[in-house]
Amino acid sequence: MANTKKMDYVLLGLLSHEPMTGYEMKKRLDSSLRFFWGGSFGSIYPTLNQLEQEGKVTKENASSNGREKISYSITDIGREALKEWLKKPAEKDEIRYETLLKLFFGNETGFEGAGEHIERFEEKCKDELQILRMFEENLSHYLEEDTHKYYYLTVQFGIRTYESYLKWCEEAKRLIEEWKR
Amino acid sequence: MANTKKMDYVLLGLLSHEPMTGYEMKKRLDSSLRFFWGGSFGSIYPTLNQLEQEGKVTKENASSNGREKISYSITDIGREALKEWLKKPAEKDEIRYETLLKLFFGNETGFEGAGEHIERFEEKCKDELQILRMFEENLSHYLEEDTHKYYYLTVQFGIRTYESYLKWCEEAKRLIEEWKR
DNA sequence: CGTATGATATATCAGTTTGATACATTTGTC
DNA sequence: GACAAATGTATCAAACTGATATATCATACG
Repeated sequence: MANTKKMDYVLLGLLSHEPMTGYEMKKRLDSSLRFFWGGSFGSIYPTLNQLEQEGKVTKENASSNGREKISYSITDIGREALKEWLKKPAEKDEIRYETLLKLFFGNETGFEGAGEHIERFEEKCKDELQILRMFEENLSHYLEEDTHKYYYLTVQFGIRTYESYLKWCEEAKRLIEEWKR
Repeated sequence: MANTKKMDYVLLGLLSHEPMTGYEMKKRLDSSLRFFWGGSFGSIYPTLNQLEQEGKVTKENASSNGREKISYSITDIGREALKEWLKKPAEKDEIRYETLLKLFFGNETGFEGAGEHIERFEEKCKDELQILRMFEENLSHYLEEDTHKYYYLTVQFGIRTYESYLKWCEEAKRLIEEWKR
């Protein structure tokens, strides 16, 4: 199988911004990248060790007192590998929405159940949208920096997307009410 | 770990509509469900065997002549399990867009590269939107049937989503042009 | 009539990722 | 001083993907 492993490039990408620990990478995945990509410790730490073996990152012991802490930095080899991957077309863009799955099979539980799923989804979207608008507000002050421009584009993507989800929720709820009668 | 396996319910859901083969299930995943869920043979066939062991589906030999063919049907136990799962709130809704990942790390390759990724994404979205509009058109003739109503809602979701993606593409391209200067 | 291509159909496997868990220390707060 | 929350690394079973293997049937083309 061709190299389909994505975690390599996610971590190299994060390290292309600045050196950091595995724990910090997880935090980035859970904040800045959360709207379009995820990742767990179970793949972060093993991948970092593999990247070091390949000479794409270097470790540096950054322990303070008793707490173990390892700071990773990207090497020239790592940056080259990242750039090559970035130049290639994206292979896969996919969504995996359990809400839609449950909606699709909604016939088993009826309009009532479907409506509840949509309302829960709506609440979640509102929350996410609020977070994204905060990101947008914060970012708008630092748009001179190039790195932030790319970040800004992805935030805009998220905002547009969630706004359209909310519109769909309205429409779907209206249709369901109509069908109930 | 709590039961996080989703394939069970995807297959039970498909069989709740009508009996079919594993191959047919794959086709449904690649057509009707493609916009919000996926699945591969590597998880379909083993899961079907497991579901049979659990008494949630029954096998029926439907071979014609030399070609092996197994038709699966959902049992009462299976339908009960499906209903219970459908009643529970959706656990996870996520997108995984390699395009956005490459865009986020765009600083390494610059505005030129970022623009190319967006344009490729735009083309893909236009294609998908066209397929979805075909689905919408076809479905609109059969909306009396309840099963189709739920399907229709997911198609509407897809259409709204891709339309907003295309709007974002326009905006992103405009911003990039502005930043280039 | 032969043959090439694509669709139908089941099955397995290595590689990738998740979600859970374990363990230990540091920081903040009441 | 005690307790909770955050920081930090690490591993593992279970789930899933993408590739591959194998075989038959339908069809179109010369």
